[in-house]
Amino acid sequence: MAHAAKQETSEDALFFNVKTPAAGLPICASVRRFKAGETIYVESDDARYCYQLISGVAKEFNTLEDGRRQVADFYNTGDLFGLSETRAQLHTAEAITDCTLRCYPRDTFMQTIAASPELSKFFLDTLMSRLHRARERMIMIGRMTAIERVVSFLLRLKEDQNGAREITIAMSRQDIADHLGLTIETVCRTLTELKKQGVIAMPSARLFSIIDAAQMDDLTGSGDAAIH
Amino acid sequence: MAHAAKQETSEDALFFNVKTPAAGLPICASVRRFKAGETIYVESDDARYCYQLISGVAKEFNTLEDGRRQVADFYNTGDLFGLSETRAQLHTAEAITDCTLRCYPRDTFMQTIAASPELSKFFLDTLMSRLHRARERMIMIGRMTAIERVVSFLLRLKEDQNGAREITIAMSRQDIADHLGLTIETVCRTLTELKKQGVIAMPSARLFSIIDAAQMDDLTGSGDAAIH
DNA sequence: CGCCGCCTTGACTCCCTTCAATGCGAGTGG
DNA sequence: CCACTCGCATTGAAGGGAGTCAAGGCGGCG
Repeated sequence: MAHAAKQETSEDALFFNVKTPAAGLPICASVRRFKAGETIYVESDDARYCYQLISGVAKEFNTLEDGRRQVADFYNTGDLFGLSETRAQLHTAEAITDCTLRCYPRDTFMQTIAASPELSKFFLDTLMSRLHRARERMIMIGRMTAIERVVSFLLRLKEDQNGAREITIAMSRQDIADHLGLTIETVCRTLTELKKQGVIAMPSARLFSIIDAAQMDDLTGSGDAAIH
Repeated sequence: MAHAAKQETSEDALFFNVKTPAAGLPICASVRRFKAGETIYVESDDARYCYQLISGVAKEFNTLEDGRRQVADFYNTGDLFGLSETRAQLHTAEAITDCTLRCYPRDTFMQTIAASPELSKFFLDTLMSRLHRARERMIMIGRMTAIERVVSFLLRLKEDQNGAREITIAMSRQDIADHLGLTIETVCRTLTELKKQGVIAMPSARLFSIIDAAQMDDLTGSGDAAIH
C-alpha cells in the first residue's frame, strides 16, 4: 500500500533482494504473515531465523529501560534483516504495515551463503552498504540540527521511492522521531515549518510532496553524508 | 603505547584479527607507516586498498562542509578498515598514534575472501559485529544524555582493554566529543563531574581509573545496548 | 624561559524537550 | 446520519541540558 510501485515484483522473482538473480537458494524457507503493529521478534530472542520482506514495511529498534527508543532501520520489500553474529537477536522487529515475510533457518542460511562465492559477495555488499547507512545516520543524529535531520530523512525516502516527488510513508511520527533522535513534537513542528516555507506540501499526515528540492539540499548542511 | 598489552601479538601472528588463524592469505600486501596525526585516506578517494592495523590507533570520520565532524570508529591493533561496497572511500582515516599497517589491494582482497568459505564466514561475522557496534552507537548518540554517553564510552574502552581498571586512551577530547556527538567542553565537564562524584579518577588527561564500576553501570541508563 | 597545543572552567544563550491542550480522521454503534 | 471514542498529529508555553563564547591552566618541548 505504501509502496504500490514495488509490489509489481512477484514473490517468485524475489530472492535476497529485488536486484538479485532469482537463482534458487537451497533452503526451505517458510512464509509468515504479520499484521500491522505485530512484533516479529524481540531483542535477546533466540535467533533461529533471519527474515526477508516479501511485502510490507517493518522496523528494527532498541529500547532502554525507561522507554527511550531508537529505530535502527526501516525495511521495505526485498530487504533482509534479523541477522547478527551472535545467536540472539540484537533488536526488536515490528511490522509497520501488514507484512509477508520469508523465514530462513539461520544456520543453514549462513552455511549456504559462505559456501557460494557469489552469495558471499552479494551478502558482503549488503552488509557493507548497511554499515554505510548506519554511519550516515550517526553523523545525522550526532551532528545535525532538527531541520537537517528531517530533510535528510525525507530525501532518503525520496531516493527509496525512485526519486518520485510524491512520498508516501508508512511509519508514524513517533517512529520518525525515534529514528532521528528527536521527539515527536519536534518532528511535527519541523514539518510544519518546512510546509510554511513552501519547501514541501503535506496533503495528509503520511503523504508528502517535494516542492523545492534544491532548497532541501541546502538545508541538509550541504553534506548529507559529507563533502563531495 | 596506548595498548602495550596487545603489542605482544607478533606481526606474524596477525592476519585479519588477533583471533584469526594465521593461515596465509595469498595476497601480497605492502606495509606502510604513518605518524600520529597523518591522514591515511580521504573520503571519496579511490579505494584501491583496505587496511589492517599492525600497531597503533587510528580513527575514521566524516566531515560536514562547515567543519562538524563525526568519528565513526576507533581502530586498534588487528582491526581491519577502509572497506566499502563502493569503489570510493566513504570516510577519512587518520592515525591517532604512530601506526603501522598492512595494505591489501581491494579487488584481490575481495575475491580471495569470497572464494574461501572460512574467510567469508569470518569476514561476515566481522561486518555484522561492526554493524552491531554502529547501532549501539546510534542509540547512544540519539537517546542518551551527556553523562550516559561518556560513561558508555569509558565502559567500552574498559572492555577493549580486557576489563582493566586502568584505562589509557590515545584519542583527544575533541575525538571523543566528535565520537559521542557532544562538544569538547561538555566532555570535559562531564569527566570532571564523574571525578567529583568519585566514580573515576583521572591521574592525567589520558589516563583513567574506574573506581565505582557498579555506579557506572547505573549511569548508563541501565541498558548500554538495551534490556537484558 | 616561553611558546604552543590541549585541556579545563565559567557565564550566558538557545534549541530542543517537557508538559499540556486541542485538532482531526477513521471506525463503531445507536 | 450523527454522536462518540480512540489513536495519531499538531500547536503552545515554559524550562533545561548542552552549545557557544571567552578566559585561564597545564604540560611538553625547543
